[in-house]
Amino acid sequence: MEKFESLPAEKQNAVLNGAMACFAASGYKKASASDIAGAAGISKAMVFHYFGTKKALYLYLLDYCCQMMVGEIRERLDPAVTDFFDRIKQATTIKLSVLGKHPAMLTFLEGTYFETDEEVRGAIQAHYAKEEWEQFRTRITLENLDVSKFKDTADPALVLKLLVRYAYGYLNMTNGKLDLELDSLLREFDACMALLKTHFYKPEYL
Amino acid sequence: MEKFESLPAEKQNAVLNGAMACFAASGYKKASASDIAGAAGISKAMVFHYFGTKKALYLYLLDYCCQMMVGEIRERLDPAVTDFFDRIKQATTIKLSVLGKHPAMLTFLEGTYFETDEEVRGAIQAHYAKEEWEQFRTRITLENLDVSKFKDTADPALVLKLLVRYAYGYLNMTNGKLDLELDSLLREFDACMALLKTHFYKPEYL
DNA sequence: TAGCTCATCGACCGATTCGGTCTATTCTGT
DNA sequence: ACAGAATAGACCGAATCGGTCGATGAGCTA
Repeated sequence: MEKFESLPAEKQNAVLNGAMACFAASGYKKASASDIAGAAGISKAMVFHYFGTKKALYLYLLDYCCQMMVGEIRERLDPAVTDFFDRIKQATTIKLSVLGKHPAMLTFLEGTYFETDEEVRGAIQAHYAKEEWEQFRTRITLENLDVSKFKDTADPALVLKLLVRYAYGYLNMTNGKLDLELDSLLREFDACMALLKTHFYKPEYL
Repeated sequence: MEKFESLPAEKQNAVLNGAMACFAASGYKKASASDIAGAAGISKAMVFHYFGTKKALYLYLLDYCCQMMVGEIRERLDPAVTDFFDRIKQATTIKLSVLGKHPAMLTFLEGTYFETDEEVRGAIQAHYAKEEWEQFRTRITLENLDVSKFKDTADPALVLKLLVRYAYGYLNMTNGKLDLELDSLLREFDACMALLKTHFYKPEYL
């Protein structure tokens, strides 16, 4: 892999993004080396020159994405924040900024969870078994949130469902066109959180 | 196609759903006849016995899905309903009930919009060019909604974005596991709409 | 300039899978 | 018992698969 990692960063990014997009769209087996090469803007031979095998590329991607996600969350998600909306906003901001550099990363990672091809399934499971991921999960988990600020008429559990699904739709509906609208998207999200806070929190907490 | 349509309804459904799932997951080119046969629980030869070619199957599916969606919307969506939440609720209820019979239909239809394979792209575009779809679009369009009931602090345009994205997440997060939870899902949606109405509408409209 | 290294790509390899066919067998109605 | 349809598995040539290799050429050292 040293071959690949000594490439200019820009080219590395193109390869990573192309490969992620292909694997995300088609899964491990159906994403062919030619597809990936085409999407990455290089020749098929280079794919194997850099990574040796398709499996090695896939697992390299998996590791890269996990490291990036864990790193971002570790340094940017503050577990001291117990406010409902601020927590969701933090998590979503992180994801969105990651998507800025790697538009297909979340889709790719989601795909690894459900990948069934036996050539990589074992390695994927082994990868996710690391204890690192336990920390990750508990960090981003939406438990122990401060629920006392809600009006009596607003069931926090229901609001949580609403928020989680809004965030999902927010991230996935815009997956293709987030190139330059990233700022306006973030502003929309902020406005939405503010709107909900205003109407769901007791007046004394505003 | 008479061969296929004279099958018992249950078997027809299995074939339709298997094929939709494959095309939705992999796109036209990468969804192979063997995949489809496997997902549908029949042999590959039967796929061609029923439909002749893969292209014919794809276009048959497209037509089937469009007809079903248009039919459902025509008979169940009431354009006289101008209330914001009721309108979204109607549209989502329809989609959800369709997903009950054909879990992959929405994903498949979404895929047809973005299909690029030249073997089917032309026929897809021709299909969507029918004027029928103009009616469809205007029916489900979220214009001319009654916006006067909102509190001054709740921007209807923003609430609309929130709702559309919640609905998207709601439909897509649950795509896999809607077998038996359909009722509880619908109840969650109702509760969510009620929650938003309660807090966003002026008191005199509750 | 000569010579060396190595990134890069188009052509190529055997193996697999493709869309689609054909044949042999089982079912069904009579 | 028999005709005709339903069905599956073997099969077809062609395409594509993951992966390799040889030729090319750009960049370096001397």
